Amino acid sequence: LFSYNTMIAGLMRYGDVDGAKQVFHEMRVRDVVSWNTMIVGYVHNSMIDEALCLFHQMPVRNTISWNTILSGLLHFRSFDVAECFFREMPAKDIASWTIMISGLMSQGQVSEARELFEEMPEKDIRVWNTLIAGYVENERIEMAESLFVKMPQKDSNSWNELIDGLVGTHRLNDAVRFFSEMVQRNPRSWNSILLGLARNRLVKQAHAFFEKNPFKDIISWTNMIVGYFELGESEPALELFEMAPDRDETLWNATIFRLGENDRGEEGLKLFIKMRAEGMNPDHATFTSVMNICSMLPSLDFGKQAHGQVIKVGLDCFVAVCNAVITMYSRCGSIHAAYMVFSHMASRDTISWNSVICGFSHHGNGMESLKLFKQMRLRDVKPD
RNA sequence: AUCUGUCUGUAUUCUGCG
Repeated sequence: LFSYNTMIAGLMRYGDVDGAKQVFHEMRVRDVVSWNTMIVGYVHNSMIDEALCLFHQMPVRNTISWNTILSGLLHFRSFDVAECFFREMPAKDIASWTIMISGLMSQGQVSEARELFEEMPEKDIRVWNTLIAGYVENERIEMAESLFVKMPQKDSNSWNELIDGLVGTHRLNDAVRFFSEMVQRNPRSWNSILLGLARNRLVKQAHAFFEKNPFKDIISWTNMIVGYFELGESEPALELFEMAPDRDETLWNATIFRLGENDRGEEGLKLFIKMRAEGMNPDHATFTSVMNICSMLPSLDFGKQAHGQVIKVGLDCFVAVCNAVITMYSRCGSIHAAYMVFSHMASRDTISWNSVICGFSHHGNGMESLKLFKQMRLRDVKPD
């Protein structure tokens, strides 16, 4: 039982939902953990319907089952549905409240979240951290600070969240001050400081921290590289890129994109080719960057070729990728190709509409733009 | 590492400021 459950969890984490399902069905006995593991897996793979289906089928449910569904509803359904569910839960623990508070916070309902927090029968350090993170998310850093002072115990997450908030509001001196006072600095603490400095044009200071950082990881490298690029210092950025002990997709993507931003689009495309040669799998962010470069150069040939690859690897299910493809075609002079992509998209967001509308108007076709704008308002898309 | 809650790096449209 234990090893079956472990297998399911592993497969789900890897994204192999079908494999997990198969193992689950092969099991002769299942416990509540098996069921929960499946539900969690479905939620993590954005399959809320399947999660709900299993939830209703399972013979015994515990608080973890309920909490998992609650969190799934918040992420993939409306807040109101989740709230009903929360009210109807037979038993709630601290995690249930925490999930709701986090949901309210991400909706911007800061005072409602606070009320719920005050109503809680008991609290732990994680719900305090959740509240702090919520204030930070909603740019209420002064509230985060006062909570931080008030909370009965703090862990490194509490410190890190506060530091993130200070960084996010550009209070770098305060961020560094808290960082220095911190006892349990972990990789994330260092990276938050690096991010704060490097992305606010203080790359030199960031570099000093980078050198001192005992936990230099790939995120640290990425922060430094992007920081240099943002100052227009491509050379040190590229040197760091070459020196980095590991390169993951994000680092490749960041470097490719930033080369484009620094008017070195051809080199960006070369790097994209190298990325594939080195066996990395370009992802949706890679292709949005590549398309962006092709739009700027412009290079219809490369763009077309990359579009072919997008389709081949199935990344055209990402709205952002298709949006970038639309812009690529339209800036490369093929407004019709752009429109074809737009009209074949399974789902569109505001940016899709904006991209194709702007495309037509840049081509001097104001009539078509207006027509699309009218259509847009007939759909349930809000113009911005 | 058998199951739930907070947490760091990259990307797509337009506009404005630089």
